[in-house]
Amino acid sequence: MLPAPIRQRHDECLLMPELPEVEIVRRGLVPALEGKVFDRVDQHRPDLRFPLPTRFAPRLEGQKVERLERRGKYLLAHLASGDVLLMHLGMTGRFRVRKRAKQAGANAAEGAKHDHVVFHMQDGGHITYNDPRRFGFMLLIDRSELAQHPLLGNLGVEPLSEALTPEYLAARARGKKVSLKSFLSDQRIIAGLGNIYVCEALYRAGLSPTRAASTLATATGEPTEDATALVPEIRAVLQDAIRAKGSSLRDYRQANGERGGFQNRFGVYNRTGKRCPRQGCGGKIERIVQAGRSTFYCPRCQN
DNA sequence: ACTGTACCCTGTAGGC
DNA sequence: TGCCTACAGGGTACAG
Repeated sequence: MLPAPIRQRHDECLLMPELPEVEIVRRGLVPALEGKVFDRVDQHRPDLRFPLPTRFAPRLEGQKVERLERRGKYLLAHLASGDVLLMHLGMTGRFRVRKRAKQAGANAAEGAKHDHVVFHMQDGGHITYNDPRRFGFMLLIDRSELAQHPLLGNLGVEPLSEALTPEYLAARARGKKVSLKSFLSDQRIIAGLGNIYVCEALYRAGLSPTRAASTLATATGEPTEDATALVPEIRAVLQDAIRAKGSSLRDYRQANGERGGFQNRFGVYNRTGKRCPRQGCGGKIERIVQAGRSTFYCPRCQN
């Protein structure tokens, strides 16, 4: 393996899955993809979570990427052909960007385990998709079918857009007995929130993850004070995380400026047994399981 | 319509 | 050192 400083000069390591992380990945990929043309696409296995599309490489090669956008936790590369390359990182999907070709064998990362797809661009840039658990996937969809596609058609509002309002939340939550945690994690309601940011938004808003979603609405479907308080906290936690370049829970790489920093600012996530950071609260963070996933919260100040 | 559970797959951390 | 279990940011398919 080459010394880290040499490797880092040509490598950018970009991480992972909820909305802020996907947005950071998108921003990192834009310079390497937008306006660039696929030269060669290497596919190292037939499937990720789903089978890769038939004629995957041929449908990409020679095509220009007009635009790379994000919708919820999805990345969408719009190609000149009218195809859209839809990508999801699952739990462990990562992209590595290299600005120019390197000599064969010159880098220990070459042919690294779980490198499943490599995009070679005509300008010499390389983008490698690595995903140990293979919960991520890539699909090719015709632009005209995007809106009706089952993976995209049912997605809820973008939380950073004006579509997320207390009124919207109340309307969707009215009469629902599901826990507030499960409700906010549902991609059909809000697109892009995951386990970390749901926990953190509820903590900031002082709302218990175990209460019913219906408590966001009055009997007539108007937003309650809680719904009104929750919306800006959802936005704030996502924006704070994006500013911090996302959350990295593991040290896959050396610190090189591309690792997220928001994990250092969690109020509750992964902090079981620790003190609630809220001034004057004095509670202890607890971990419970909801819908098969960990929820972290402060039972003292989240009601 | 709503739960809750199992499952997809690999890696890691911690107990013994 | 190893072996075992629990757990991990995602989503879906069931059964009840």
